[in-house]
Amino acid sequence: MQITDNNSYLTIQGCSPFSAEQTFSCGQCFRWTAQPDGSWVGVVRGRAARVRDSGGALCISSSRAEFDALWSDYFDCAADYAAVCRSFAVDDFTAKAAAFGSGIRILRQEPWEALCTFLISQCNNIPRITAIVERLCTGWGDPLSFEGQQLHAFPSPDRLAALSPEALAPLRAGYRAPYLTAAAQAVASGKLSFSALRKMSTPDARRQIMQLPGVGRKVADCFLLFGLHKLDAFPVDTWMKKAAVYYSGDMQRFADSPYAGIYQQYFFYYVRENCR
DNA sequence: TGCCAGGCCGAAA
DNA sequence: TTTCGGCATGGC
Repeated sequence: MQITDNNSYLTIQGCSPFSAEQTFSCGQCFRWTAQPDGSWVGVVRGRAARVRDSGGALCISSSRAEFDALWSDYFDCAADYAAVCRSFAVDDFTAKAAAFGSGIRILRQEPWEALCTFLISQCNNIPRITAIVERLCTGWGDPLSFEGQQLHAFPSPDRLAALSPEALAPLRAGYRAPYLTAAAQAVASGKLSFSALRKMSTPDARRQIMQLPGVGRKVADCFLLFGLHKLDAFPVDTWMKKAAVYYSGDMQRFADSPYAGIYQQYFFYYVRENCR
């Protein structure tokens, strides 16, 4: 990984190919906003940044110290996604899917944020998920200033645990609001520990997180993959079933891979964009 | 107006 | 074990 610094704008070579558009809009996260100039602005762990891609390299408005402490981990810069992508392309369909989504990196998101966003995601669509998450952050997240605009951090479990589902009515999240409250109370009370889940095997962590109301297999696996970076979690959901319609190969082959989660994201993104 | 959106839950068969 | 209706909300 090679880093060049131009006036606190870092260019990261070596974790390529990186596509901001693919990484932020492939359905794994909901807090990056496309800007008119082609860059993306987002808030992670209470820190904001502007990101763009240039020739397959990741470019980010950050100090070197902040990059080392936060962004390098968040973008999973040490991992070789190009190799994973190559290993996925075993036939015509998977080759197309891999080529189409080759700029995706699986972000190391905050587990709490990932849990909430995928609780909200159930039986929902991406624009509306994004809008609900935005209202959640604007309503209860700590404000922060970035390039003259006011942004908001993701609200803490403690903050949400103190709210009733009725107080969350402005979210317009419908029946999902009580799920958020229950998850917040589980985390705030210490009954649910993300650090403990990290140490567990994927099946054990899945069983544990599915104890929460509103967390079924699909939400659980998205949480494991995007929140805990357990890459072998493989959400068997309607989108995967839809992908299976187009891909007649052996899905189990990919589900059993240590990179199953990355593979499912290639499937998901490709099918969503090309197989309507 | 009806259907669908990266589901989950509980009841019934 | 599988199937099915209900659950809020909003866009098309």
